[in-house]
Amino acid sequence: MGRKPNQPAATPAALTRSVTIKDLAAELGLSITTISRALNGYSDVGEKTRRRVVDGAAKLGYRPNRNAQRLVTRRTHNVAWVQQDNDRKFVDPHFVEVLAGVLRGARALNYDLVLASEIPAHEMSIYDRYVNDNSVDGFIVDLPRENDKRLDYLLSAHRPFVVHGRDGRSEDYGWVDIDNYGNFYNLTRLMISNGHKRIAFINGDEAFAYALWRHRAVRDAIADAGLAPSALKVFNSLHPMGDAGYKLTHLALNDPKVTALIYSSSLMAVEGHAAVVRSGMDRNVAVATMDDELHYIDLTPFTSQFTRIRSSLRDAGEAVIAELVRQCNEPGPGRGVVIPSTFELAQGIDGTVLEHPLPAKRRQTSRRLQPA
Amino acid sequence: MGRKPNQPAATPAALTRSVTIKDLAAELGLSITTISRALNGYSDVGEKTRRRVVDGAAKLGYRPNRNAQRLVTRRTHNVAWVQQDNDRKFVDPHFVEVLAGVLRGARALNYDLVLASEIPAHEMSIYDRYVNDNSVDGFIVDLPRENDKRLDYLLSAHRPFVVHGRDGRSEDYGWVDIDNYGNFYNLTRLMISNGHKRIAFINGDEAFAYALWRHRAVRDAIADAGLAPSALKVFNSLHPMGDAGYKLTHLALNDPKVTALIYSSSLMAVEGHAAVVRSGMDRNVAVATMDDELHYIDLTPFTSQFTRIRSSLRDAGEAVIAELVRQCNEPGPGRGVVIPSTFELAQGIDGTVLEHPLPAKRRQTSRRLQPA
DNA sequence: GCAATTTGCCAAAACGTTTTAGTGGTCTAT
DNA sequence: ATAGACCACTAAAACGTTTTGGCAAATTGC
Repeated sequence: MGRKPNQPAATPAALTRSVTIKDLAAELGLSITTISRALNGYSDVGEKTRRRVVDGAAKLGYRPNRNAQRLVTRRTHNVAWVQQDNDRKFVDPHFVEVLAGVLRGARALNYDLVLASEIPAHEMSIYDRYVNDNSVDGFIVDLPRENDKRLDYLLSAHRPFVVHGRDGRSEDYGWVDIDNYGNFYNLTRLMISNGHKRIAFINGDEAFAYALWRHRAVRDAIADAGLAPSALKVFNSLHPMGDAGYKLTHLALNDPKVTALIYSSSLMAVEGHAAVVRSGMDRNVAVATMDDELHYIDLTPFTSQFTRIRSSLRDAGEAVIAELVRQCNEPGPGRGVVIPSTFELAQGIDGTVLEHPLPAKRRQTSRRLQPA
Repeated sequence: MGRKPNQPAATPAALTRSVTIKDLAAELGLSITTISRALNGYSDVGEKTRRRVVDGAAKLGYRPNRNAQRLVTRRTHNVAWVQQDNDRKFVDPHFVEVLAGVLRGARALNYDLVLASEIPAHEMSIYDRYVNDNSVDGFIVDLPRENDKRLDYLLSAHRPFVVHGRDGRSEDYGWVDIDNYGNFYNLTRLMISNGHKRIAFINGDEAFAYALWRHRAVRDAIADAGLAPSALKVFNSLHPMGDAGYKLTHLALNDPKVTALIYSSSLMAVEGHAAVVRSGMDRNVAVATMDDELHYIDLTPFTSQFTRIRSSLRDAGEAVIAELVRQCNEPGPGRGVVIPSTFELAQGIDGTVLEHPLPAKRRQTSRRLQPA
């Protein structure tokens, strides 16, 4: 009868055994097959029998054991999201916003989210574990870099996944993203057509693809307008919070020719506002920013002063889980989803000077975003 | 052979069948029993056989199917954490901080976190689901109210759970908390003994137990020092962020007799600092605050100006998951864990005037926290 | 009225593990 | 020598579902 294991291990939890499909079958005088099929909506169960089963299940409090279901169906209805465990990562309000959207969507779709963290050095091993131990059906990947090894791995493992954001590859895969390039290109063009000749762009960490594409967009818009490269000053904040917004704005305004500020995040824009104010009333600086609709910060005091590219990160989170679940249910490659964004103009800004209408709602493929 | 179900349902995912224990047994010419026991560290497997099994498993890439394991062992190695899905909740940096700790601890203990959200109206139904469908072993509960219905339910369901914070009940249950009452009592006493005669307490939402106990502590310290109840002005912020810190501080300073400010959160203390500064140099106000070691905000510019009760929310998160896993493995009631906190004094503050030494590290039961 | 079809139900296999209850063989002590 | 203990291994049952492949009765078509 087997000696004890060396490690402490598996003390069975003292759970009151719950009611099984067998109990319900016995209670109703039906086979477990019929119970199962009645509950799963098969058409070969009579209507009154189905009602009896449903009522009986409610009465006895029968709930299918999900682990038995998962074992036989090979589908867990779980998806994994792995965060890097470095001190800074978790404090990012953008992450929390996407998370809220993912959870809301997962609830509606009857999926559960397995959230995990791993230190960068072991990051891939946790993907390896989830891929091989059958505990999740798919993956959410956040903040991709330009050629992200997580995507390499998941593509080669043939597992469903959706990236929030995009990396540069041209293969088909699941992603949800705003049109970073198009939006920042148009925004910059707008600034230029409003007469600005020197623009400071306060961007995020360009190790991440989103920041890289935004930089390219701003740069291209400047070039396409016939301005010299020196018309653009780029500043990067490696951390989404802290005093970078203030400091970089202060730095940017050291150049007296700078008349327009573009921010990659409303957090930095708001912090930077203090620096703009403090720089004195002699400066009339135009401010534009990405507005991710962070619940974290109240942007209403600034809405008339900031021109904004507006897009909801919660919506993005919901779209991420929706596409992931779609992939789990339909064979075939992942799809890209562009989250619409709107332009909200600061008072006194005229958006009509653009040659083309502003891209209020616009869909386009990842291919169209490649710079020429 | 069964008609199709009415709902779309279960398209089987096209997964490459993974290697099972049977495959490994066949490869090595051993029984599956031996494989299982070798891998699980039982002592009735010969040493060279065990090595053969371990090597073979590595070579074939064998990973036990977790759902099969969960089915037979009745333990999932999953714990659930349900957040309320109201717009404000997710943006709270305190939550994210605890989350980071929980995830770090879970990783070390080989558990996974299932994170879910639910709108308040349906909040209990999701607990009901997790309790009855065998998808988790236990629960994390955050931000308890005074008589929290979630605890009622989980106690009656006899499921392991750990609360971050405490509610008022006297039964044994798992919780992790700082000594809110003791810390705020001592802090207030310190302020009083440093000569302050009118104190403003800028607290959180007293619908939550932590804020309630802090209020009681401050109030009791005032009374025990022989001051009139009017010596205390309490302000409550219902939201952890936004401009409440500034506004309430401004309000508090309307009373010219107020010379000391106590904050329940460093977020509000930092925001409030602007109001203190703006109120003019004529006011010499002492500031004390809870310091949860939020990575979200950099408190170093203020460390010499704020007296702080310092305690790490990440440590608390790690303790939560540790206690929860302990409960899953050992039968018996949950335990309470007090997270130590330290006092860090602002420059010029003398802590020695207290009758008793400051409670740098101190353990006490929930009973001792009841007010007399 | 009879064959063909449809309807409504079911027994058994399967999913991939762990656990139970052994079984032979090799030591050790007498 | 021999009984008992121990060692190293295993066949079969169990966990709770879904799915497969039927089958008998009821309905339909002619």
